[in-house]
Amino acid sequence: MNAVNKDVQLFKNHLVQKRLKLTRQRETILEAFLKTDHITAEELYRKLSGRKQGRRLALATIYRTLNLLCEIGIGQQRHFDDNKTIYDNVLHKKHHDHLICNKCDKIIEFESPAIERLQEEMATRHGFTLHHHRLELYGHCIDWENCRDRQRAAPR
Amino acid sequence: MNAVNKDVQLFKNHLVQKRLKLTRQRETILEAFLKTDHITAEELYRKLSGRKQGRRLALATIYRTLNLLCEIGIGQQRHFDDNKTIYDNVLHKKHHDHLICNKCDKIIEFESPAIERLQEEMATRHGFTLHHHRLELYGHCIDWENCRDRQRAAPR
DNA sequence: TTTAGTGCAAAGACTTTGCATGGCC
DNA sequence: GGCCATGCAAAGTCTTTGCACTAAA
Repeated sequence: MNAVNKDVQLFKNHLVQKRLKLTRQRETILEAFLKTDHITAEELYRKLSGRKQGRRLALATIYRTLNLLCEIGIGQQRHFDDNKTIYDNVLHKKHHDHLICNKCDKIIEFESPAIERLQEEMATRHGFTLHHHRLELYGHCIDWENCRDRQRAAPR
Repeated sequence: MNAVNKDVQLFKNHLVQKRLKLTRQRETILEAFLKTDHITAEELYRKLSGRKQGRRLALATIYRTLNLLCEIGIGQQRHFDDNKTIYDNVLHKKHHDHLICNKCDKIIEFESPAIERLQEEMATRHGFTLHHHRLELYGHCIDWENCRDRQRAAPR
């Protein structure tokens, strides 16, 4: 909770700096976003539309806010095997890669300095200076049969 | 050329097996596809629409044929940072990963058994059985300033 | 002749944009 | 009060699909 409040503060500071406004919608979206590791606009929309409190939130606003978060650096777009854009919460997180279960849609984040080192080496060998990379491992997890709902799993 | 003819033969065999027909359009598309490492439906469409010989080719046909090639295993879909689907020619190629230049859009293919080994290790550690993976390294290449056109580079 | 493929246009999925209205500062 | 953000709907992309017509086998 404390960490989240700090993040909210960070967001507010960014807004002030850029002369943007802190609206009820932005607060709602930010708060929900900070609770996940990664989410799609659609998922966030469904999650926030079902709530009793407060009025409706337009999908367009979700997209706009999510894109704002990306500009600010709190979020980051990703595209896994399908064409949907996944917004990744990268605040206070080190770079990480993903393990994706094809059976239950669970997504696990991991990091491997050893792999990163080899990547740098590979880039250098081809005369490249690296900015970023994406590594996604697809397979199935050992207990996917227990994930009956086949929903994207909750954050670890 | 010889290699390409062999690939065309492979394609024809697949069609016969599946009781599909070899049409002028499919031949045209296959031929063009085999000449590249990776291409989008749109790019292929532009390339084949400009040709004098033969009649027009519908974009839908390109998509259908490209998807057919993927079913057969000659092609493979990928999504890089944007939302466009890139069709990768994987015929007779080992698995490979990509180095992508953000400046000139050049794409270099590489492979690294060392990285793959570490990936397997990572998956095992998280209780996953791996099916496939995607690794993309983004950066800029040493000579991007000479790539004035900023086109996707020709195959190596 | 039969069955599959093509072209075209329409529909679909996902995302962005224009505009009038509403709400922060 | 001024200006930005929102909601809504329309427009935009990229891709797939339905259908009548064409062409392989």
